[in-house]
Amino acid sequence: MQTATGIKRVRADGKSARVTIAHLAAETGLTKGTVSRALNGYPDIAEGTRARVERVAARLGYRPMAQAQAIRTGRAKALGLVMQVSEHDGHSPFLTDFLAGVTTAAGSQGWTLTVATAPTGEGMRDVLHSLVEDRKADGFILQRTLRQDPRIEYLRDMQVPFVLYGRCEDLTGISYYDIRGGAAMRAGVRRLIDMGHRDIAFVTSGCEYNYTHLRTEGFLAAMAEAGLAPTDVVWDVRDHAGGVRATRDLLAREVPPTAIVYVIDQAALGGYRAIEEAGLTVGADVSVMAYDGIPEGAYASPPLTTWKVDTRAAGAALARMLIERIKGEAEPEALRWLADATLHIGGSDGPPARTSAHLRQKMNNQKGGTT
Amino acid sequence: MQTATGIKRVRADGKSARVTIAHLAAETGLTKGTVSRALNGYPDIAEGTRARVERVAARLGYRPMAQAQAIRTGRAKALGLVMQVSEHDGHSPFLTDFLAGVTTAAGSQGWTLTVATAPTGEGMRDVLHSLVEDRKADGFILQRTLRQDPRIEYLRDMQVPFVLYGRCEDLTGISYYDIRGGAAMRAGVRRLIDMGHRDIAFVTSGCEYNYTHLRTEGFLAAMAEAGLAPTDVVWDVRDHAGGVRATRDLLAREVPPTAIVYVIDQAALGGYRAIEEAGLTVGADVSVMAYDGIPEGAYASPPLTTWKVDTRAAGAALARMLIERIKGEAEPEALRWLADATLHIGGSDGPPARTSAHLRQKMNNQKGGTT
DNA sequence: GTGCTTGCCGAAACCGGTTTCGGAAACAAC
DNA sequence: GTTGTTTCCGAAACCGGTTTCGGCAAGCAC
Repeated sequence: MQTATGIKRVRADGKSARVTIAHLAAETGLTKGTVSRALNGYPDIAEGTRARVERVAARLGYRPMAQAQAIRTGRAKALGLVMQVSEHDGHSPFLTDFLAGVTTAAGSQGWTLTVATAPTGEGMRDVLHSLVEDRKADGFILQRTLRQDPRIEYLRDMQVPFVLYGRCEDLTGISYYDIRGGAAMRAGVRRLIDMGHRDIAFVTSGCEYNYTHLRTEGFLAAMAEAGLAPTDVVWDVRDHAGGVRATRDLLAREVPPTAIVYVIDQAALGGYRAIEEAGLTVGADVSVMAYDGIPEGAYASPPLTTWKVDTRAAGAALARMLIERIKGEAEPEALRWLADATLHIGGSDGPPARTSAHLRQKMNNQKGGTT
Repeated sequence: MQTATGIKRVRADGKSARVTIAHLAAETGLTKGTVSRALNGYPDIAEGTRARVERVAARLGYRPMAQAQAIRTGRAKALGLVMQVSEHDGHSPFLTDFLAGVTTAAGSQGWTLTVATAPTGEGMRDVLHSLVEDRKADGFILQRTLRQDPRIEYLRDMQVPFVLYGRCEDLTGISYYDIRGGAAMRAGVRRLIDMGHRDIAFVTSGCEYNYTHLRTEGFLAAMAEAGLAPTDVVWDVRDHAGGVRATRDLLAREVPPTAIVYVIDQAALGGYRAIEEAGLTVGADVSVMAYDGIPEGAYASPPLTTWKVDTRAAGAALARMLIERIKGEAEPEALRWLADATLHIGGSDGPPARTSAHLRQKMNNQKGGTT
């Protein structure tokens, strides 16, 4: 094995063999065990020896084979991401960013990401279970968390570490990273009120998602602070088409809103359509504000005023948090992080051009005119 | 170890221990080695013995630990997916579907998916390299392939198995799954010609992507077959904003097109805007057809006529192909597959309401009218 | 000088599998 | 009955690491 020029790096079959811990042992004159302990920071290794081992390891380009470590330590150095595939969820415009954040943060510490998809319900248990059983993942990142999420219950039972992108109802023993969606909505509504709006409607998303409730609370808080009665909350608007319908309904009311805040951008863009259909102008007659920061929003006319989230940073933070949790270095409650969304001002909101009553009148006139 | 009720499954610390091959050996009265060979189909195991081992394995719920297998076999039973993260690529609406296809197909054979992201250029080499070195992936799926893709060169050099979603210029020794985008465009243009269109423009996407060229060839073929001169091909339109600009330019020409075919949906939706700005009606004055099938297209008004791709099926097929390649069961050239896109007819195309000349006239009149 | 720690490392077992090798038993051929 | 062949399985090495255990030598107190 040992040659004059050092360690053999190329096998007889021509394939380049990896540098193993045995090579390091031969090169340093120590045993495998000692090298291993030196690299893993055991206290019973002399400081000089450790330094020497590390130098040699660096020179030879040694990289421990994660699989081999796993069979003894039980840790695969892999994070798991299990995505729910439900029917009404064709849009995950940020998945790429999110994955980029997770994988680069994990990769910089030598960890990788294992992705799986699971149907809702029983199938999901199986997927999580087999990933844990096969040690393909040491812990999980859960995104798009529900208020009561079956994944959470299951992982809790199995005592498998996990972190949440978003929050859920019962937060005991849970680590999470989330965006202050409630604060964003509150500040946004406040902004509209300061502009002069009084009749502000709110259009939510799926009730099963936790973020829906947080953002709604933010809206209600801002209205309450201003002493306004939040009359119009439309629930469960999940997509573009839903946004069209909800907005049509709102505009058909006796007292139409002069501003509409949407929990998701898609719904807001649907709102554009309904507003234009009614012969009104987005941003002047009816102000629109939303949340997410999808690219389509910037292309819309007028560009959508919306709260943007740094999805990539979220992914990176979650990866780091999960690794900490897996290592057991921190209590779950110590690993919680809240970040702020940032408002990107387009042209879709502004001071109301006319009062709600005048809006009603304008729509009635137009209806008469075109008929 | 052996108890009256069978094998101990729970360790003293309360953690449920996995069933190892040693358990199987004890239960069957054979040795570890024999059990291993029985499960892996070695020819020197009696048929009866193999059947018995398999029954016991099934009863005990034995699942070999992939990591342990990997250190001897050198195979981690993991597929790799390395995504390029470039700046101008915020849209991967199908990533979820694609991942769902890959992971479910891989999972059904006991394989998992390791995802990594890499910047373009040198960083990508490093990511691929370390994934291979660390045996975190036995092979790779490359999506969004370029005509000349550095990833391909590198993996070829490293002799690492890989499959392509899409094709590239030099196909020797390459396995791929692709959609017949050229055929789709050709049939689509043919449809427009049959409807009566003669002035048809074509708006492409990024030149570095191979699909751009294939679809353009389809367009040119259809035009040539009909004996029409394809005057208007606009290159390198990558997104919504680009679609707006390109379409404005096309409509400003002396002989404006009565139909525009876009290589990607996003650009087509940008085209909607430009067409409406010009005072024209999508589907009547100017027909629009595109390719991808993004959800926003169905919500547009009129709904976009576009070629839809079954991304999930593509992912599943690629996973199966890659596993075959890794196992070395088939020659690369034998693993190639082409699927068809399906046309989803919205209301954005139809017989031309007026000729190109009349279109010009109408636009000129309107410009005069509003000025 | 003796006895007791302490620091540091080697030896060897171990993790959960795979693979090679050799040999016993069964079978066939002569 | 002896001599090959097969058939089928046990024994043990092996993969690349980690972890336990024990012991040697130096350092310290007495």
